[in-house]
Amino acid sequence: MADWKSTLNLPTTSFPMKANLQVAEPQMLARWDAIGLYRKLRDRRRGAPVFYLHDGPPYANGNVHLGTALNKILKDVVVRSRSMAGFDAPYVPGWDCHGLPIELKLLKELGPKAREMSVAGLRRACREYAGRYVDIQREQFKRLGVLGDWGDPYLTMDYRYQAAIVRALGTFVERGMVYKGKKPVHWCIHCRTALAEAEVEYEDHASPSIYVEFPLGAEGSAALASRFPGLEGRRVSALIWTTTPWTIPANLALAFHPDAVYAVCPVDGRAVIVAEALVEGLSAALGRPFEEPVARVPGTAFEGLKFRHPLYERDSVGVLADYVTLDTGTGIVHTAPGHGSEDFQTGVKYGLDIYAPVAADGRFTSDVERVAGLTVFEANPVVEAALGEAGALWKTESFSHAYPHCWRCRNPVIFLATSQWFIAMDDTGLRRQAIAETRRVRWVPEWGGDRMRSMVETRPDWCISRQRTWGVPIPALTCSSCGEAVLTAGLVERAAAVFERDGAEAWYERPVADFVPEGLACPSCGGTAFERERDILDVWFDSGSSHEAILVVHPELHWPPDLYLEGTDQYRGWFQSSMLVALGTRGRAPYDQVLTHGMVVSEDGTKMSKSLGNDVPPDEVIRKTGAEILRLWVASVDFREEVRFGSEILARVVEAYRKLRNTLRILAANLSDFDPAAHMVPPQAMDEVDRYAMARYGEFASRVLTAYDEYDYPAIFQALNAFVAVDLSAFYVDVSKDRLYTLAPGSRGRRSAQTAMFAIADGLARLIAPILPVLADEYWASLPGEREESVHLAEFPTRVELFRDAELVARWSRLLKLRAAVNAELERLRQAKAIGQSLEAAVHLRGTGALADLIASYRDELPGLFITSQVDGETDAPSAGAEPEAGAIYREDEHSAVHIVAERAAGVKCERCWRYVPAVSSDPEREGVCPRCEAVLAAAR
RNA sequence: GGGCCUGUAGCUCAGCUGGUUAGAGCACACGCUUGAUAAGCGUGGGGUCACUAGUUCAAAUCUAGUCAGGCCCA
Repeated sequence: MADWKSTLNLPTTSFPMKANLQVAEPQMLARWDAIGLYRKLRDRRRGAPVFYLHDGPPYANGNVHLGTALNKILKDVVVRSRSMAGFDAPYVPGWDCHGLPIELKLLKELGPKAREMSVAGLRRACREYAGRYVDIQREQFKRLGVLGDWGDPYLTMDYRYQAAIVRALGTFVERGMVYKGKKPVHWCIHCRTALAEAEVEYEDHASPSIYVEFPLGAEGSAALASRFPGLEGRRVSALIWTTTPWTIPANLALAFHPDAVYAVCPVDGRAVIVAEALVEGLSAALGRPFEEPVARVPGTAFEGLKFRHPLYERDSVGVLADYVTLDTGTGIVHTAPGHGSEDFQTGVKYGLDIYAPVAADGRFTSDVERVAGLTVFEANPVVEAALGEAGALWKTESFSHAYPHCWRCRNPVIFLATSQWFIAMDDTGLRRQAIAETRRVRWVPEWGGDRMRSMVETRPDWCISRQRTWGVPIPALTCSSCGEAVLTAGLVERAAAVFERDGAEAWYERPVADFVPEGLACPSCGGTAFERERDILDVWFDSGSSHEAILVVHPELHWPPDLYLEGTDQYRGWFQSSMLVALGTRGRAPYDQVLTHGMVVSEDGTKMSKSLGNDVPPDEVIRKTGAEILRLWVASVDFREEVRFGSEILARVVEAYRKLRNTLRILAANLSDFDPAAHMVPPQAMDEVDRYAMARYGEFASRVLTAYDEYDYPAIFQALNAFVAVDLSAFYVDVSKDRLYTLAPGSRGRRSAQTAMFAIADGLARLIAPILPVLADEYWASLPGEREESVHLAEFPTRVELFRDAELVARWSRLLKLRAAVNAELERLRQAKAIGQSLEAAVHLRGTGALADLIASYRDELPGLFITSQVDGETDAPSAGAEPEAGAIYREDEHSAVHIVAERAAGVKCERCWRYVPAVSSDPEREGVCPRCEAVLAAAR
């Protein structure tokens, strides 16, 4: 038998079926580096409209985790797709380098040595550490395929950046928005230092637990009695519960819940206020019988009433607070604004003094009667005794609970109001402006605007100072004679100039005189001797200045950036700090659009964390399946909500990648002898099936381009899967094989198919490039024709909508439905072992109505369409309703139907094209070949 | 505990302003193929649209509550 196979135009390509991404990806990355892809792209797009995504700086500590990978990949897809849409889309990555986590890490690493180091020395160690992690993360981000200006990123610890931060602060100072005030922080009286939340460890601790009575003043009693007659003539008092007796001397208020109802119950001759819901329990706990209430009073009635402090000659005012709970205590919360976080908020709200008569060593100041000179813990029993003497102590016992301890010395810590720097939210309308800006910015998803607004509306003044080392110093001075804090625009600029040249370490190493502008005098006492401020700026101020600071390093970028893209956790973080800083420096938001993505959760939808042991490091995924798979996963999920990740999800993504890759491969393999410059067939000369494929491609490409514009990547993923699997692989490629393989290489029919396949392959390479940059570029290189050296320098296909042809598609979708019905019949034969492949079948169609016309007009195409050897069609009404003796009826609508009968094809099999024909050649040279193949072979001679 | 968000087949997603038997791709099952072959094709099964009430002639789609989960805050 002759070897007819060698006379076919079988597909061939160097594009491998197996991706081997572990090898291919690093190679491709190296190639992009070698050709200077990022710079080339910038050059290529110079002068085009700009689209600037401003990178939010990840923290320079630890390895990249899945959440960071999701964020960076999304940004890369956005930037690449904008670039391919013709924009000049620069991407300058950044890192957040200052801050507590790095400082703590070093303190732990250095151990006792840290205490001997100078501030500047410790800072240099932090700088070195941060630099190391910048390098590590940079490599990890590059490995993900993220294209950007990796050679020149922005770092918040850059000298120029540090100067820009200080200058940004200066704009607030200049406008009088920065003030010094008090705020309680965790404080270790043993180490005499402020502690951050991360430095506090909660351990069980036995505290004294006391119930204390605060009598209502005469004025208040009268006011209350006028509304609640049952109180007439009674001595009314409020009962509170606390586990920190030492804070009683600093009590300034009693907090009630605005929605709670309080009962006033006679107990031992007086009337006591407690939450109604707690009366019974308290009566038992205190061992005192509470009589039936003489009045029921809503919490709101107590607002502004003056109670009397049980120990000192002063009032304690009634206030309202939502955090008051009704499951423990009395429903009335003792409030000392200088010694509690919530107390502070309430104090600020009601304009109370932030009173904290306790020094850094934890001792009461000398002006506090009874406890002066005692430490707070020593004061506990003294306060209890005094309350007992005053007849205000109802009960005391020991109470065990989780209590904050210093991570270093293990001693219990306290809340202590300390001096801090603030940016005022309301004095100069910052809050109002911010709210107005949230209405102008476009938030994706839309509810982001509401979320942002409600946060801005309720947030307190911005506390911008931290008592730490690794950060940008607040360039303020303290008057040596009167202690007044001084912060002026001149001071700020002076420091900025130094930082710019020598870095912020200079603040700690230079003589203070270097920072004092000529002629500066204390505004309070006129003194001219100063000491430097030791506080640093909140690191959120650092990163919040990035839109400004980046311009110092990259003056080519414009302001404002177009887009911010971060996780939803940044509404309170970076989105807000950036907004506030920008309002200070420029009076508007630093972005026009904010896109947010959800957090990565595990496959069952629960939190992913290292401590739970269900986190997956991205490099593990990269090692196993490649970064392209991770990128395709990112594109496949609806990132606006939390996104799930797990082994099954990953397996599905791998499947999609494989299907895509193989389909791309078969297209390329059929184009191995195709030269677009010479072989393209004009549309009017193309086979209709090829024009149909082009029309479907046009629909697909339009959809994808729209989706890129709308950041709707899951739509792209779904459309891509469907187009590749259904339109191309299962239909177009399958039905085109006969023409491609068996016709003469240069025949019109074959070139027609190749023309369509070439356009589709070329378009697919461009369309997938932002998501799968390695696959796209590898594929790009395997396609024929003149092209850019990288698909990433090219643009998306243009005018794809011109390929669309709704009329053609509608007609063919009818043919495809008919094809599905035929396939069902063929399957019956196959299951009955009557046939194997579909070419062994013949199909008889008896149509009626519109279907009969359709069949008649596509008579010649149908065998190819069905991939059967024979199809005959006749117009004849199929017996309406009655079951046919054989085959099946496919009904398009009530007027048109077709009776389908499939059977084993008659005739003989052509050994070359495998179709069954009436007769094959007996010519010894062409034995077993059908007439059509014979002609092809003859022409090839 | 509060603010915001989410809950459609095993997985990832569609289902517009409420309207016929809820769709797609993948996975799965059963065949076919061996001229895309560590590939390809065909057929098929699979969902009480988280749950419960309600509005409506009609709800996956609107309202309320419950449960489960996420982010931020307390």
